[in-house]
Amino acid sequence: MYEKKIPKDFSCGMSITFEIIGGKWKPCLIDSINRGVRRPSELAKKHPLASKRVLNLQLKELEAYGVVRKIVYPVLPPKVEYFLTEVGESLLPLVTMMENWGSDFMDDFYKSQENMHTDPIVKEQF
Amino acid sequence: MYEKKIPKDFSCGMSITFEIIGGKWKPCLIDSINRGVRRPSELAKKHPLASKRVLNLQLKELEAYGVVRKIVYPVLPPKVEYFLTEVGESLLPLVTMMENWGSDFMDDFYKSQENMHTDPIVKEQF
DNA sequence: TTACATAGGGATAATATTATCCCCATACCA
DNA sequence: TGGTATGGGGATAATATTATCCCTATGTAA
Repeated sequence: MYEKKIPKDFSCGMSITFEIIGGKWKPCLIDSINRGVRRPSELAKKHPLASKRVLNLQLKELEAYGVVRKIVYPVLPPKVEYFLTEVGESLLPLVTMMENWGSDFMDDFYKSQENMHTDPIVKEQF
Repeated sequence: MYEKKIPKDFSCGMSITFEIIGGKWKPCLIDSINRGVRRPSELAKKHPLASKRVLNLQLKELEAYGVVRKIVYPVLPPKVEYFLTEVGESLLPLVTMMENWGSDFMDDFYKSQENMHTDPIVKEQF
C-alpha cells in the first residue's frame, strides 16, 4: 500500500466494483478460494505466473474490503486459510459472468488482434 | 499505443474481459454511447473528469476490439459518431451488473475504508 | 548442522496507465 | 483579422501497478 495521489472518484458503482476486483489476480483469487483452494501456498501453486508478493498484496486488499476473511492458526509452520465472506460470495455471479463473456468473445478477440488497424467507416452521404 | 513488454496471458476469459473493459473510462463510454451520447464532444461533456485524450485512446481501443463502430461524416467542422456493435451490446448486461453490484456495495465500501486496518482472526483452538 | 515448509513483507526496478499541455486542420461568422 | 466549433494526436510528466530479489521467523526431520 502506498498513498495515492490522484483521488479516486467512487461516485458510481462501476468505479467501486473495479476497485474491488480490478487487480490482476483478484478475480482468480476469488474463484480459487471459492473452489476450495484456501491456503496461500496452494493459491501460489495454482497461479504460478503470479508472484507470491502480488498474491499477498491482493489478498490483503480483498480482506480489507471484506471480500475474504483470513484465519490464522497459531501453529508452526504457519497455517493460514482464506474464506469468502457473504460479500465475496455475492461477487461470484459477476465473476462467472465476466469469465463467460470473455470465453465467448475469445475467438473474435484473436481475430480483432490480427487486423488491429482497420480503417474507420466514412459515410459519403447522409 | 505502445509496445507492451510483459506479454499478457489471454488464456482465460477473465483476462480478455478485462482487456476489453478494463480501462478507466471504457465502461462509462459503453454506457453513454448506449444511452445515445454518440459524438466525441458530447462524450467529453458527459465525462468532464476525463481528458479528451484518454477518451480518444479508449474509444480507439474499443473500436479496435469491435465493441464500437466509428462513423466519420466528411463535413466541416468534423462530425463523428460512435455506435455499439453487437459485441458492444452483448456487454451491456455485464456493465449493468457491475454498476449495480458496486452501487449495492457502496455503503459497506465506505465503512471498510474507515477501519482499513482490522486485525485478522486468530483461531485459538481448532 | 543443514535443509525444508510455511507465511509475510521491505526495497527497488520495470512496466503500464493516465494526466497535462499544446499543436494541427478547416469552414463559418462577426 | 480573429474567434469558435470540431475531432485528433504528439510529447512528456506523473502516477499506479506489477515484477524481482531477498530477508525474517520457527518447528521438524534428515
